[in-house]
Amino acid sequence: MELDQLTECYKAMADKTRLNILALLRHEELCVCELVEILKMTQPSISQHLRKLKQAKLVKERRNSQWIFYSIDGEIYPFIKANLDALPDMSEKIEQLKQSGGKVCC
Amino acid sequence: MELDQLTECYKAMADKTRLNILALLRHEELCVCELVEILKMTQPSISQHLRKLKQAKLVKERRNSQWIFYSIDGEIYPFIKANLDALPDMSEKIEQLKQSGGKVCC
DNA sequence: TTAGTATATAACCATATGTTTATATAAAAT
DNA sequence: ATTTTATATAAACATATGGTTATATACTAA
Repeated sequence: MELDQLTECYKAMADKTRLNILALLRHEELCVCELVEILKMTQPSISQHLRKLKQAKLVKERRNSQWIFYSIDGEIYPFIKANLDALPDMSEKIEQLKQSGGKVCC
Repeated sequence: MELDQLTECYKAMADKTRLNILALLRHEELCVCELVEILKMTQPSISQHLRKLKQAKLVKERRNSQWIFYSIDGEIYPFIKANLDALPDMSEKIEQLKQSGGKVCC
């Protein structure tokens, strides 16, 4: 692949918050406010991280009325599956979100 | 894997020069002065990039008298092979180095 | 020991990055 | 239409990063 594209990919992954987001989206698509709640970060901060991931084509978005749901993309990277598989399991966080009533939606 | 370890890995890969170094080392181990010549960058700059790669355990070093040869490591990362395979082929650069008489060594 | 070569480290500086606060946009509900 | 909710963008600031120049270290050769 092109080095520039690869650099953009790894830059997008070179941040703990963004790896957390990818790890969460591996389980299921989530909207911004859900990520805000799980990660305990401000909404603008999460939005900017999502923008970077989207620009690197690691996630894609889908609008559903007020909400924008983000999900894993990365199909342009032949290695993406191997990298996602190395991310820690976040099912507990997703569980907590559902139990705290927050799921679908905010 | 641990998110902190993964973050360090992707930070180390999030730079075009360092991806170039990895792409070159995929072909064969190289010493600092060879990388300097191929990449047309200053020696301190290359050394600092190598340090980052080494700290992330993506490369290892082997001393041979005055020279320190760097080579690919990355064995702690289950996805490393897939990622290295996506790097562009650099055999032409290696060829040029050998023809310019520079190989083994400096 | 001294001089030379290969590499590492430190100090400095310019640019990039991530966070926060404030504001804008877009859709929904009233 | 106006208000509310969800998300995006902008401005400002502190910290991180990468490059350069200068210097230190490690090994070799004489």
